[in-house]
Amino acid sequence: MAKDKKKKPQRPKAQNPRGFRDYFGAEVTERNAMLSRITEVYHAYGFDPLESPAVETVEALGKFLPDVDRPNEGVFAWQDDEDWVALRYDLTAPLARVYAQYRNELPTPYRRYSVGPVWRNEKPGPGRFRQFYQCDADTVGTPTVAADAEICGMLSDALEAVGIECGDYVVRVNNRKVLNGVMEVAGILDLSEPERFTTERGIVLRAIDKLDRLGPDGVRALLGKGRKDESGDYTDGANLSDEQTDIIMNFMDARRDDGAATCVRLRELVSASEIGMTGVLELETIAELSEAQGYGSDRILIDPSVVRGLGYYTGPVFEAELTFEILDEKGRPRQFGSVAGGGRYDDLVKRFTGQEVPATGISIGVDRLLAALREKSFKNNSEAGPVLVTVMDRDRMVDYQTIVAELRNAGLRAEVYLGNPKNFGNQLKYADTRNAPVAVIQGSDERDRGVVQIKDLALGKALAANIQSNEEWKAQPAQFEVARAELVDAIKKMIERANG
RNA sequence: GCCGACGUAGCUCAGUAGGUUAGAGCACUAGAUUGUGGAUCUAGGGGUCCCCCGUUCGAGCCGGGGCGUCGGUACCA
Repeated sequence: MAKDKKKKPQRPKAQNPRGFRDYFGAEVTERNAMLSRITEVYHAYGFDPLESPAVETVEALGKFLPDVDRPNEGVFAWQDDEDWVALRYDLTAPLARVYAQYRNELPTPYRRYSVGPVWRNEKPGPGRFRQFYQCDADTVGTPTVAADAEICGMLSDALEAVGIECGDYVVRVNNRKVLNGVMEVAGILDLSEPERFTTERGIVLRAIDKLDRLGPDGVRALLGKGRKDESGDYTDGANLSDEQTDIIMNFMDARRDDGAATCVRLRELVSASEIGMTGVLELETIAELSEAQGYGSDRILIDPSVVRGLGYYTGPVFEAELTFEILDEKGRPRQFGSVAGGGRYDDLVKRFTGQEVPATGISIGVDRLLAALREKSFKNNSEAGPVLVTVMDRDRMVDYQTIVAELRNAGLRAEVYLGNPKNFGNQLKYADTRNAPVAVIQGSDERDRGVVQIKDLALGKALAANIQSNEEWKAQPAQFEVARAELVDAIKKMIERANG
């Protein structure tokens, strides 16, 4: 083909790198509003804000050492002189570093919250990005279960503070020690040989975590021989015997009507295991404390089927789940599922100091929670636009800029039209696309008479709902005239009325 | 990682037994109409038809390979 007819410049593709996305207008303001409500709750519980850099040394992040072959596995890492550094992949590892570094100056227990983006160098999936927000609160330096119970209560408060009502969510609590007890009873945990059966335990953990998605039969398959999914992919199972599988399945099914009854059932299941009994005791304490603070089982629920997939938890684990259903675009019911998770991890700081530092905390999945809120509030993501000051005479920009400055000084969001003012209609079209509530118009005629025209665009739009023909539309100006001096007050009133 | 669908303008998509200069709607820009918003008219800009190799006189279309997007599944500090 004769492609050489005209030499064309190679244009850069206007596209973000895979796994990263852009956030516009309301997406950003809504998220900010949500985060500030959550952090207010954290703050009220006595937690201090902490802002640490987005970049940490790879050494401090742990686990992923600068392997020459694949230094970027999991994280975005690069070499800074001799040292390897990386973007943080969560907010917990930086906390461990900060606590170890400043342990002499920080109070113990140290309670802090942290909000910000984190990065993971992984293949992005549906709804999963390589940059996303986390909103964490952790208590470092105390082993008391009261700290865990407090985190659960605080999570409950935070969810209600952002507008999720009691009954539309539940904080489910379990304890890894109970699970370990069950595995001990099932014969896949031997405390004298902790390394044995690590693979099996990992599979069991992840299998239980998938209960809601795969159902009991799917989990049973994963505990036994393994499972083949619809796409033909095969997942290895833990190869447990039927008896062992039953023990695990009984455990997942141990939930009763209230925390006390569930704990009674758990005692039966793990009575042969010391660590299991310790775990049950902790669960009972959490249930008791929660109850005493007014969080009934409609808010905080002991649920043995919660395990969290991750391996580093050592005690209580929590998960907040939204329970209301949403119909997707095809009318099928869909659940939002987990929006926050956390638990106790007692070994993170040890890497730095050599001392055991128990810690417990929670991480809220900001983007998921935001999506849920948006669905629930009927996607009102049409943010109010600015007041638009139109340009009738292009050599009177000074006048228009004066008006806009007055509006801004009065606390109103406002802008002057900066496009080509030649076609006045285009200015109002622009106001429409900006979702502007009001347009201000002043031509030479109005200027001479010391007045301005105020056009109520929101009202006009509302009136237009019943309008069929273009003539009728034109006949409803939804517009009035005020003295120039009263401009700001008039608009202020209009906007207040519209909001109110 | 594995399975599947898809890849043509900024967006949504047409297209053809392989055949000149690849189209539409929306969006954008500019002019008709010298001061009034949703569907007035006209014109214009904008494309390596995902990339490479092959078949062919000729490939957006056919074949092979690759990359990417989306969905499912696995993994996830």
